[in-house]
Amino acid sequence: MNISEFAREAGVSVSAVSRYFNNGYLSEDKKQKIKEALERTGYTPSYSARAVRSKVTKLIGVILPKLSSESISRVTEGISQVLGAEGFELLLVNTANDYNREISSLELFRQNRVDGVIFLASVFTDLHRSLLSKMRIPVIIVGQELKGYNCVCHNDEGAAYSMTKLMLSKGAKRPAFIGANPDDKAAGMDRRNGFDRAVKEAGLTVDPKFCEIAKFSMESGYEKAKRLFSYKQKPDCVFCATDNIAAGAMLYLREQSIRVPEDVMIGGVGDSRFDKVLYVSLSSAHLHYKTAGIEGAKMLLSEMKNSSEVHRILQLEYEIIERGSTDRQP
Amino acid sequence: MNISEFAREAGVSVSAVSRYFNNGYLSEDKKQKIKEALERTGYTPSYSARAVRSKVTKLIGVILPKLSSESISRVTEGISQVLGAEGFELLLVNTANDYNREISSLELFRQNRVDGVIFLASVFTDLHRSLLSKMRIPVIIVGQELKGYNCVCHNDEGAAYSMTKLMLSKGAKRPAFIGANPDDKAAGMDRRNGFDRAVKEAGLTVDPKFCEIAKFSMESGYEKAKRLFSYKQKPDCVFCATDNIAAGAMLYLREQSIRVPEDVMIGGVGDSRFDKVLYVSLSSAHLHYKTAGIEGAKMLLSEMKNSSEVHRILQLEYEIIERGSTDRQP
DNA sequence: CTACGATATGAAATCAATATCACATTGTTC
DNA sequence: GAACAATGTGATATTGATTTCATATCGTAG
Repeated sequence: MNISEFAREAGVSVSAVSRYFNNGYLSEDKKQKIKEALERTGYTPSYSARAVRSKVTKLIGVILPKLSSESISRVTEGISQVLGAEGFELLLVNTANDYNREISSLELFRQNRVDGVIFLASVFTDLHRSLLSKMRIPVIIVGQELKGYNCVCHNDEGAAYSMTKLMLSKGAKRPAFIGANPDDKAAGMDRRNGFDRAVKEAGLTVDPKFCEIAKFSMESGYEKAKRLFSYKQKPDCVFCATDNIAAGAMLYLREQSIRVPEDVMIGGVGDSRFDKVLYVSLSSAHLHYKTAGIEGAKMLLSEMKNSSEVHRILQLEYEIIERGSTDRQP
Repeated sequence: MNISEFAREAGVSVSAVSRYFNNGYLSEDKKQKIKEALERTGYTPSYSARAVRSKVTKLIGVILPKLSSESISRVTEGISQVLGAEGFELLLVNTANDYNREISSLELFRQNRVDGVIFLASVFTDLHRSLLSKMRIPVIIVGQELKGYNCVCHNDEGAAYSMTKLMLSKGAKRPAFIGANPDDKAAGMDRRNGFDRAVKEAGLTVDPKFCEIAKFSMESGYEKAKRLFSYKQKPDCVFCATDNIAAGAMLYLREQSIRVPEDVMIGGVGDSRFDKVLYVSLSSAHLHYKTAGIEGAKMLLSEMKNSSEVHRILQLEYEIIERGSTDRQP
């Protein structure tokens, strides 16, 4: 059933029906007629047709590298909460860490498919930048900082610094690092820098072979820990860029009967839900993932209301949660 | 830029442009002209306008109770993988376990907003049933079985039965149960029934106070375990309907220095990623969540191609993964 | 009493696409 | 060489909504 058929059924004009759904001038009499016909027929206007004329889709594009990750689903939960309350639906694209799909999603959204975009990026290439600059709808970047764009990010450097400092303050002298791809500025580069700063500040140096780059998985953390503990001289603390990596590392340590925290301390970032139930509970820098989603969504809403030329970068702070894996006397 | 402006730019007719994007009859000559103009102008057709006329949105509605759950995100990952490859986008609605939002999402999708729906339901009310019967587009239900609809579900009863049987076969005599809301047929009712069947088969009975109903969270598992272990006579094995519940229960047991598996065995369902790194690794019935998403998506695709009157119910099997929490001699 | 703004109305134009239709052109079969 | 199918073409109708526009009504200020 379309609007004209419905208008005839309700005994009003097409314009009246349109006004009913769009807060235009309309007499109480007609409002009543339409309301009754609505219940009788179950008519609902077509979103597509509305979008053609009014350019409003009530859809927000969300681009993310994967779904089955606790941090990402927490961010998405926050986004969904705020935008859902405002009557927006989420058009989700899972790029499976494939740059090409990130690019093609941005292309897709550049058309009149969505009213705004939230981009959970991992790595920025020149192609990303060039495409982002061409976007004619508001875009918010969450989890990364990119100059010239609206971003919500975490203090990754600070979180890594504080977590590492905590372990060094308990007397560790041979710090090791299992990090992420440095092309990922937030999780890769910034957390590495935070680790380095804490080490330097403590007057120590890091043996280059004590630095490993892992994938974002437990399995990879396990493998990298195996490498780190294959040397004669072993590390006495390991900073892991994510809790998944840390959990994998701890799995290896348990298998090898290397004691945590007695022989080696472990610190992570993310404060995953499972951290406290690990065989030794994991100390971790809590990042406000859901808040990032909420703030990103709010930023997008405000940007859609009146797009401003000024670009805001909101950096969320962290919280060090100390648990068993660093529980040593200084 | 719209199709007529672009057609003028390319030096062809509007029809030719439309045919270019829709595999109609078109000479190589014009195809070339359009391809060139496409690169020059960056024109892309409007999805909304296309949807008005052709009734195809290339959108699939996905309704889910929450995002930040490992099982759900694994299902969604599978859905996204299959449908993404076929050029569909996912319109995600996170209902936050709110029945009203489930209903309103179905209402929303009943219009011409999406081409098909995948519904990760938890509970079915009469309102659900009545609304589902009115849907004019294909709907696939994942994770639950509902007669008269296309479903992909798990053998929840069997998984619970086998997991419980495993513990009883190791000599447990006082089994306890921490389950989910029985209105949730799959996770609540079926898993309860499987537990009951195993207990009965072993010639045992369950003390009614040894049966608790938890929410789907670690915190709730913790609370219910506290109750279970507050009685003088304590259980010697606990079957938990989900791994989150099991993890919460184990957290309480560790705090109380109740040994797993010596004093009490624990079994879960779901085989969450963190199961093997718990302080005692958790035995669990592995369910094929991602496969469920994949199969659900495939079923939807086939249903969209040619809707059949016959309704299929695909039940996926489980796998018992034995780990430390049940590691006892019979 | 006129002028004016606020409210109310419906016909018709518009949005950006696809579907239909009538009509060429070419190739193949009898 | 006529008949017919397959391929190719563009003008125009159509899709289902919103927006514009011209116009009507009414209360009130001057």
